[in-house]
Amino acid sequence: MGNKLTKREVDYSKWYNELVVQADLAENSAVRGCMVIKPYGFAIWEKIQAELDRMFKETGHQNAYFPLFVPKSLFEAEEKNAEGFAKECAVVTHYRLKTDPDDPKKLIVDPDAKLEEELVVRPTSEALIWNTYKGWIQSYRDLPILINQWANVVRWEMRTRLFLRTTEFLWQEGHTAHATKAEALEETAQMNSIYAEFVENFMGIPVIQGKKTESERFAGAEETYCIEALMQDGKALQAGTSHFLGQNFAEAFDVKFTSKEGKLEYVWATSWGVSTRLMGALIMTHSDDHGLVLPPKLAPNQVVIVPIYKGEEQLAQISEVANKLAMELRMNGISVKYDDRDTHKPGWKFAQYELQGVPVRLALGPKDLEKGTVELARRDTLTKEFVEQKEVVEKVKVLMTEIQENLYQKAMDFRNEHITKVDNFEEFKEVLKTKGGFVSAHWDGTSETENKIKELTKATIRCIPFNNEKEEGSCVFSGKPSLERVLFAKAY
RNA sequence: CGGGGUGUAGCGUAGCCCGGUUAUCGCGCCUGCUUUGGGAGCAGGAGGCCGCAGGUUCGAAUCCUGCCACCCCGACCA
Repeated sequence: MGNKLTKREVDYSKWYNELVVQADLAENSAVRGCMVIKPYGFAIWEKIQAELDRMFKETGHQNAYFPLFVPKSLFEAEEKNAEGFAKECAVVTHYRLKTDPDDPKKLIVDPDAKLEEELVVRPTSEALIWNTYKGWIQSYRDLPILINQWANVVRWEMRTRLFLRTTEFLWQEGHTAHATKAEALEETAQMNSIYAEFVENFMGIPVIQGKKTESERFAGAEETYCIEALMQDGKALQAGTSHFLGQNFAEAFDVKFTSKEGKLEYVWATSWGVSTRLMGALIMTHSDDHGLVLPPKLAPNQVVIVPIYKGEEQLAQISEVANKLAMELRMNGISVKYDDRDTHKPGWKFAQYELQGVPVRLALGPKDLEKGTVELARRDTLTKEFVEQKEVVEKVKVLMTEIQENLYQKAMDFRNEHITKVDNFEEFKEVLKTKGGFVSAHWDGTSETENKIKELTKATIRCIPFNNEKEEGSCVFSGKPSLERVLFAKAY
């Protein structure tokens, strides 16, 4: 049961269960590939949401909500977008069931309840939102519109993968409308760098910012920016995207405004999103053979306290110290769980919280009561030490930062070791096969070459990095001249 | 949709080739006692339409036919 992620996934699959399970929706193949997010997994998603939401609002965005259903006529309005998603749409055709005349225990779709116009379950909301914006925009004074929505979307992929490509997934999608091209481009870049900042600082995952080539671009976009991360198995993962949509949607939905100069103009658009895929990135970046490893900023519980005791009397003594400690930590803004359940033994709890990736574990037993100490264990290094009780709070405060930075640094080192400059195609194939990771190579700028390389190696151009050095060279495949290197990788 | 594989308890499985008592084992679950500084030990217990339907047979988890589902590899993709 369940989809698997990677070669390392034999290991990962053991602890998916902490976060998520493949939805068990019984005998209908149609629901394959949905996931149930368990409370612990959802708590992590909520952390992601809260921080991103804060960043969006700081940059002037507001939340709103738009419908799940997109009438087909709206969906098809922007041709490229419609074409790009057409093959993966769930479609509602009926609105009623009735009792099966042949079997009163069964229900059948009532043929009399066929919808006059089919409804597409949104794979993304540009169409519906731009149809709505049409009514909101008349003048340059109505611009910009800076809206985000937290929602679910459905994409009927042929093959699903837990976290990375589920049929239904949660995400946020920002949809902005601007009076000028420059402003829209600036918004596109801003949101991409907000994603980068969030993923790096909060999730501890280093990313490369860049733009997509034409063939990897979002359907309906003129330019797609992205953040690309590298997983421990050497495959790349697109962790977020930000699109400059030009005037494509404004034209498709006839959204015009009167400018300061009194001219009627089409509105400029952007859209941007990140999804529950980020949780996949989190697992595949930091996890080790003991389970998840969560960066402190993302951990639902930053500290767990485990009492070690014999009998209720001793538990009471330990709890007194533990509760006081927990309170002090909480007053310092650290989230603490005190697990005094007597249904599980300490060893079990140690293993369990390692599986869940709790950054710091404190154990308190009779020895500690005598000596005034606490046993402190770090999840990232799996090291243990005894700390004076009166120094624990300070120590933990420091560790929160230290662990956060350590995880980022480890991932960064790994990532940097796996960017390989390559100048001929033999080496290109060899690196992909044996080492994996990003291959930095010259490319002649054509889709033909890109496609051929994909056919031959399964590697795609992940992005053209923003901070690229200009460097003259010749295409690794065609030998034609090139002005800069691009990043290739096998990707999820 | 093409190629390969698998369906036996909540999970993981043995048995199937070569049909024959009450379907194997481990994890997990429940009860009791002993335990508790790294996933406890002992004793007892609960839990199965052997994927579904049909067939062959005195007898089917096992053989035959059909169907269904899932997994892996490809095409598609955040």
